[in-house]
Amino acid sequence: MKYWIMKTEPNVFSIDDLKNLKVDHWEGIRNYQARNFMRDQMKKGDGVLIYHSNCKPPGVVGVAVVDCEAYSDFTALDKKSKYYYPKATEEENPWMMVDVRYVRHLKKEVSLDEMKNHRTLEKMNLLQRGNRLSIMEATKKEYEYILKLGGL
DNA sequence: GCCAACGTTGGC
DNA sequence: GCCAACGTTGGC
Repeated sequence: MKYWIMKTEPNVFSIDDLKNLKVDHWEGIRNYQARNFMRDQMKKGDGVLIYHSNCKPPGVVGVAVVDCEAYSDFTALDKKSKYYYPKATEEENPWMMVDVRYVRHLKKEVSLDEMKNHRTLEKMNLLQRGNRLSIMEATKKEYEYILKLGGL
């Protein structure tokens, strides 16, 4: 079992939206590294930290689990979607997504600033310079530590 | 809104 | 297959 951090912009899709839907497909990933994580490594039941980016303050806001393994991201084929990818066809669509199931909000958000203040987290992928991947792996230790900081 | 740090594209 | 130009991300 692995642990992940998945970023989302709350004004586009927030943890509250996920809570309302209970389960949703994580569409629109258009980066090969992030896709490879989903395609090759994500398994049903993996732990997911939901991270809000591009907001004040950015940080981890809740917990989810991977609900199924990766399958074709149909939004790449949808001309009306903002994630439309002209090169994709039914037969050859490079993009994939997983389903993510809401678990719970943290009692208290763990902001990016706060994470930077804990030595336990200093090696976290999320905190490395220049890392803009929207999906990143976290260790069990980091995952549990963030839950603790978040009051769970 | 700025801009550093990437990732992608496309001409050659 | 190189690499310049361009686009995107996301903290600040």
